[in-house]
Amino acid sequence: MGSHTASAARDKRSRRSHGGITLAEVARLAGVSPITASRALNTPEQVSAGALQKVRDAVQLTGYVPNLLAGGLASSRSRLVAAVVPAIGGGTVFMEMVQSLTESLATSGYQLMLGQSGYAQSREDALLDAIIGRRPDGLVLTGVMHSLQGRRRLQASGIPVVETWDLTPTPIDMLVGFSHERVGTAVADYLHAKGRRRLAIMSGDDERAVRRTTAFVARARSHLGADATLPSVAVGAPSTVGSGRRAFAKLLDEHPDIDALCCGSDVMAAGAIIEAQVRGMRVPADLAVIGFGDLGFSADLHPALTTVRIDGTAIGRQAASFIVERAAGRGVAERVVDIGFSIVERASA
Amino acid sequence: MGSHTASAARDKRSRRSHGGITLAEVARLAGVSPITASRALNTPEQVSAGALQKVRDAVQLTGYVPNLLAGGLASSRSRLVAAVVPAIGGGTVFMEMVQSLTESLATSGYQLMLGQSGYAQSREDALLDAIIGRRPDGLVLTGVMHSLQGRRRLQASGIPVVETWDLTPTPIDMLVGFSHERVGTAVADYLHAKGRRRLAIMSGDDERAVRRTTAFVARARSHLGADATLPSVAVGAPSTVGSGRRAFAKLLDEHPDIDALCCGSDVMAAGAIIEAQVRGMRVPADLAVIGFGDLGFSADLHPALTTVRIDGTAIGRQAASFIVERAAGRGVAERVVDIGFSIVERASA
DNA sequence: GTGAAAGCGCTAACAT
DNA sequence: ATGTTAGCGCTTTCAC
Repeated sequence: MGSHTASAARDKRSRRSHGGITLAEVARLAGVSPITASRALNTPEQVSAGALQKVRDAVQLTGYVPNLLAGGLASSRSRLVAAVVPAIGGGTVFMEMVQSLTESLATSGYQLMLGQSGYAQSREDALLDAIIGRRPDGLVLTGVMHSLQGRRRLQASGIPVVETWDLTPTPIDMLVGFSHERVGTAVADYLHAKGRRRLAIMSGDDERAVRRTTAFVARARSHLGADATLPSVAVGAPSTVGSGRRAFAKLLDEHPDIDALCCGSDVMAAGAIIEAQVRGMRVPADLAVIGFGDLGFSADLHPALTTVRIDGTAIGRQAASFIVERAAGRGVAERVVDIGFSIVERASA
Repeated sequence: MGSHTASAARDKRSRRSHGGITLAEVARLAGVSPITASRALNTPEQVSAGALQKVRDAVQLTGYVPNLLAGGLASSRSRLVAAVVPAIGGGTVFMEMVQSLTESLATSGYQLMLGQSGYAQSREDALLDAIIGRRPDGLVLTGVMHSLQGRRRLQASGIPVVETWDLTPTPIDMLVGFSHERVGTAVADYLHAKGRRRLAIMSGDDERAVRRTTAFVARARSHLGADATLPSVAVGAPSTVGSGRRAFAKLLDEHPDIDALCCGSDVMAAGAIIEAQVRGMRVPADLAVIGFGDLGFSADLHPALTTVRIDGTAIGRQAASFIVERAAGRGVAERVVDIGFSIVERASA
């Protein structure tokens, strides 16, 4: 009698149906059951050659495109991965990672959904709802999630999470990043080794940039003495060529004698180089400039920009791999990867 | 007896359930029916204050996040909008639009799903499948869809489509863009009005850039005579500072006497300015340079870059508005918007 | 290799 | 204002 009820329901042409082609129709055309059609599309090796061909013909004929909402609901695998970045604008260091992530995921049949957190942590709750609500098969965060509330919600959701661009002893789940402290230290050492002694810093005001700066200052003081002057300017995110120019102008007005400048991003460094040229300073003769990010234009500036390179492509690839492996049910051997960094020596420093 | 079957099925704790909190559980906790809980979340004005409070308490208590896959399947409104861009990398003119689109959509409760087409039209079919399969409530394309196959599939899908960054007499659905021909013409006029007579062009090789270039050349010839020399270089996408430098170097080696350069993007223009400075040319005294896009850095170059400004923010806002209005069932008054462009006069030309 | 039945979690459609 | 019922289109489960 259950089947009686069900078939009766199926008989009266539903008024909720929106006229799209469904798997059931493809199956009917192919002369097989819906489940066989489903298998022909998802696991063709489980289906006989004859059935396979008939289903494929029917798909071709109808232009059928599977409804992934329905598929995701039934299988609880949405084939969607979410990524959260501070901003989508040009000239941010994260874009290389996003590009790589998109490509790696597409290869495995996943689609990327991009969310903007904004540099201020406002609206984070709404963004998390929008993400969790779609039941993505993975979530990639730029930076680590600090709010306890956010961490709890993500953990409760059961979504595989990859935090990136940082290291932390307490990741939510998986992690691929590098040490910002070590970057600051390495840059201070680099400039010192080049004989620079009157260092200045301009940097973003986000938490990771601050940690690089702090480490830079600490190391510089250990080289130059605890009472060394280390002028610094913090620039609100997002950093731009313009904010770099202005910050450097201000720095120079107050401290005209500096001989090296450590910048929080290549974009700001480009601004500083422009401002220096306008003022008739020679880079690197009068002023060494070092950036962060190794963006696409950095090698083509004049002088070519010495900078800290982060392999965003590798971060994206690794994050994608973590998520795909997890989805496949395979355990991920190492859940934390330190991707490292390198100082790319060019003309500017 | 139908209900008998249904309740029997509901009784045996399903082994497919994945332990997440469902609306049914929230409703039970609140002591109301599932549909009332649903209304409390989606259309609170239809629910009594008492019920509303009880549902909200239950949501708070459980940390319930609605499953949007299920909701989308049931309502055929996915609250998802897809956008296709050639590339996600930094320094492309489209990012301003994407940012604006993301924000406008978020305000209306939609989430953006970003797809990369790549500059080559390969894999377009797979991308369309990935998009159509998720039944987005709208699709924003950068540029117009040319392939007949693609147009047909989109039309058959019934998804509201907004083509952008171009005008065409035959849009698939909705359109917000500007005339690339008029841009080319206007730039030729501008340089001519500034007294420049030995013009050169370097430009991307994508279809829209080619149309700008063609119009530029035609107008320049009408000013200078049909036999005027108009050296030009096409650069494969994506254009970068480096490709701009190299293209300009090549151009200059073959035609050292040019006095104005029209660039297909601000990024290439920045490269040309750098190369000019390296060679000791003065911009704009020896060479006028005009770009395209008015990217974030353009006003802060030295000299500040004269360029063609496209209001990407307006494009994104308009596209979002088109889609949201369509989803609300309201007819969109004007389905085609010419957003125009302007030449921003700065120091470089 | 193939299929019938029973959901996945939600909302539209009709009650009341 | 609230509830009942019947799906949305797919896949899992279990049986053959």
